[in-house]
Amino acid sequence: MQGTRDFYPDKMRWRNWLFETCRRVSQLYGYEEYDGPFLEYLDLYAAKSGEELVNEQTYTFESRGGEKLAIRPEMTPTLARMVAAKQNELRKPIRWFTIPNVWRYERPQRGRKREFYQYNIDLLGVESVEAEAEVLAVVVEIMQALGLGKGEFVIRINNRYYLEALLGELGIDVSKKDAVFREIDRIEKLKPEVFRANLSEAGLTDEQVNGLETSLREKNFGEYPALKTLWEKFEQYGISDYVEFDPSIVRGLLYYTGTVFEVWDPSKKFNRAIMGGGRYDNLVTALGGQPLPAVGIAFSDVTIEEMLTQQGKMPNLPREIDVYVAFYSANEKPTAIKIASELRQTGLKTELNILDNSLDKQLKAANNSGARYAIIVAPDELARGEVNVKDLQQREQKAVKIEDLAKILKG
RNA sequence: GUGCCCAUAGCUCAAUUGGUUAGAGCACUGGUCUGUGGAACCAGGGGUUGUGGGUUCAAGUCCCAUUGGGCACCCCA
Repeated sequence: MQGTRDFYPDKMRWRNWLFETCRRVSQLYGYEEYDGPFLEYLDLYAAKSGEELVNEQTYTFESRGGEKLAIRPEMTPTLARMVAAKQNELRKPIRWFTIPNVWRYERPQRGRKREFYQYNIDLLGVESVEAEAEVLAVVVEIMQALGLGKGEFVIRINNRYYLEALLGELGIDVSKKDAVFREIDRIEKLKPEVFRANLSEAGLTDEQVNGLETSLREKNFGEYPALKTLWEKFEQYGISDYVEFDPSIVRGLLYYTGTVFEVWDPSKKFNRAIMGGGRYDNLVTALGGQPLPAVGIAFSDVTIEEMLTQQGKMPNLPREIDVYVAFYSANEKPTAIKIASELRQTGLKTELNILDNSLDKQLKAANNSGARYAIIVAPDELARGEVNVKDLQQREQKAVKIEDLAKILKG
């Protein structure tokens, strides 16, 4: 089906590697994994996600009972719903992460599918921007663990309140905010004259357009308190090299308040955000909870794969097992089965030859299995209570007592 | 949802521009090697050219539809 993928074992190894890396780093910071249902009531998204996301990109249908349901297009509303439902009994601050599959009805292209896996990390219950700093520190560490270092990704950060203040200083009326934000969000894609023309059309004076353009190009937040504090925290967390202030970052989701951020490939070979996130202090309230400030960020397996591919950083992850058990003839097979069972009991990943083919073929199969060692059960050695152990990398072989086998294989 | 580009063996690509039976490298299988794997040599399997129609004496090649992939919008991870 369009925009979906089959994960054959070769690809599944990569996905597992990615997920395990995300889990490991998240847990290092005390974050706990959660999950929710694949389906939600459509109403959950209707209020607060982006209009286009809900109306045009969400898979919706009616259940047999006539309820309007949606396949989750994102995870944050589910998270907010879950938190609101048990708000009083949850230990705070809430540090959670998840890696759900989500669906969006869009035209697929590079870095964009219809079904994808989305790592989400969220920190709820912290009002100060220290929350932003910690969440981004986790993100930086995940990127590093995936093989991306300094200069290979950049987190671009803005604050919507800062942007609103800027509009205020320029005397731009609040009623024009949405239209102006929209143009600001696209400034990098637009030619300067188009940007200016669009703003004029939105009702800005030439003076306001010039002032806005100058401020956006300056990339300097001055003394704006929330951003100043945030940068101090970046320093303390040691991630200053990975962040940059960019007043043109706005983002489309309606629920963001204050800080917003996106992760980009600095080489721009991949010309879309790899990750996106920000602060959403009102979402839990909107879903019936008590006020609870929150920060979160998400990325998908699809965009990360594209990023790693562009940077030549896709890892080589060959199939790996410990032992391949081969045998000389059908007479030795029962013994081979027994030996394989014993090896598995000791925790060694053991693949047993299950066909009745020649030793020649078996060793070839052993080589292709990814096994470090091959065990060869053969009559002469068996008579002495031994089997041959072949190191498939060193190409060396020696006979060892069967009872010593596991110990020797475990090094 | 709009516009455009692409589709040949498992993979990467050929096919004298509409003309015999669609080829090559790599990969795969078997053999040279009857108690031992990555080399070399030899041989072999594998395709209704994404799918379905149409034009033509003749279609991988031209036309239409459809499916999938990509690019630009839109949006976004």
